[in-house]
Amino acid sequence: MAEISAFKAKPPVGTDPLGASSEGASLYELIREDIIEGRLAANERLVVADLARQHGTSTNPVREALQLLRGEGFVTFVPNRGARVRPIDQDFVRDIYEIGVLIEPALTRWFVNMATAEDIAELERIQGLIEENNFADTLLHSELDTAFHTVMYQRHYNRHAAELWWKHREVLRAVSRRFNFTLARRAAIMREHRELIAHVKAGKADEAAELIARHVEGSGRHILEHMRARNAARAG
Amino acid sequence: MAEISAFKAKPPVGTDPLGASSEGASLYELIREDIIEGRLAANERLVVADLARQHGTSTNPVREALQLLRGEGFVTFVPNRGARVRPIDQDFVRDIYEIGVLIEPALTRWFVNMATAEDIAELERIQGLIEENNFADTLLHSELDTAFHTVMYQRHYNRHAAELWWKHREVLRAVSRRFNFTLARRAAIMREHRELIAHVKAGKADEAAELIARHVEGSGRHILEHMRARNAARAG
DNA sequence: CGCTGCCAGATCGTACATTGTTTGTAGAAA
DNA sequence: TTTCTACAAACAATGTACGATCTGGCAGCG
Repeated sequence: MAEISAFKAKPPVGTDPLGASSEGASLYELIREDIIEGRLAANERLVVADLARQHGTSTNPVREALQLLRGEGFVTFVPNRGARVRPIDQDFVRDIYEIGVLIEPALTRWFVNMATAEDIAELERIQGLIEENNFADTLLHSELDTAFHTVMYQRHYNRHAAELWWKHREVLRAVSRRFNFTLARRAAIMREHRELIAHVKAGKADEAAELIARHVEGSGRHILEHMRARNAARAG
Repeated sequence: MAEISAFKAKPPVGTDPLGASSEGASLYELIREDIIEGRLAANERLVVADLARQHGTSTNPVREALQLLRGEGFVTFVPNRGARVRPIDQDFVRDIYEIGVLIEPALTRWFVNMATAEDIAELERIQGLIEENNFADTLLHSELDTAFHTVMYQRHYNRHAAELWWKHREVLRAVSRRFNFTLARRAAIMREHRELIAHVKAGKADEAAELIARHVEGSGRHILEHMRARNAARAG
């Protein structure tokens, strides 16, 4: 298990720590988690004084954290009327997974051409753990799956693209945390991962890129379907 | 000339005004311009007290503006040591134009399938102004060129992608403001714009997308070459 | 020559004043 | 009685001021 905890999802190296304000979990991170995890509802007002009291600080750190989150697109501001949680709705999810479909194939193509034996071994090791877990622990699967893709993207020269991928990934991961994988999706994930490794081994960059495009597309559609189902259930 | 001023480059509709803090030009915008335009050098320290005095406010608004810029990636932070200007170097430019090469074709493909007669007329009108200007006023060309592409992207359903394009565009525009277009590049721009309009008229989405990929690639390379030349001149 | 402690400068956090918005209420008109 | 308006009071965002804490450099000392 100590083995597995090594896969606690973490950003690719070089992605800015962004400089936490003070101690371990910065105010920024706490609020951000609350938004992504859904503990703060969509469009909910973010009252500075309340957040300050809640986190045991004064207002200034909260204000700065909110501005930071605004810059990253997680909250919206209206002058003199404060901040609100940006809704992470179906449109939002569709937007970012579509961008993933465009970007990830390029990252993958580069990886295939640069992959070392160690990289491939690492991919196979993670894939082994994924198959061992076999979706029993969905949270663990999410971490492992993220790790799998991180191996491919973490050394890409385009840090901007890698960061973009990571930010989008975090959102999608949080949204899908509460969903279960359908059987069809489970099968597709396993098949595509194995096929991807084969392509990497064979140095087939174009095939791998094309596969990743389908992989991301499938993942995005899967999440959207779950969101639609949930919303329908709520409305019903 | 009043005609032309209508092309003052502005973001696609729906792109967040982000909520200015108070009056016309917010502190955020001012500092941001200073960074993009190069008036603040790469890696330069951004001392809160200095900026506050400089802009005639107190420190708090400056701190918030800097956090916002941090979120957008224009400044970097180190805890207890303040903010610095993120260098807009060759790597940075390469990163964002490469992302453009991946994203813009998709936006273009959608546009071709959705373009109305008015859209095409607007494209031709702008292209007419571009040819009329014929790079005499490079700043005007930049505005017109941006307007040309904005017509295509402004109504795309993927607001996230459109915003991303716009942010990148602003950076590239600022970087290239001081450069002159080579003759080869001028010819390519004219040719590609005309060809693009033809594709749009003919409804050839794939051809248009492929063309835009080349167009963005060419633009990026052109800017990079200028940056290299400038840096070489400096070093020499 | 290197180490230690002090000091200047800047960041970070707290408290408070100001300004703008929202809400609730009282009164007048329908 | 109901509804619309005017006004006031609560509320919250924005701006100012200041003290606490951290960093880095420099002088003095070993």
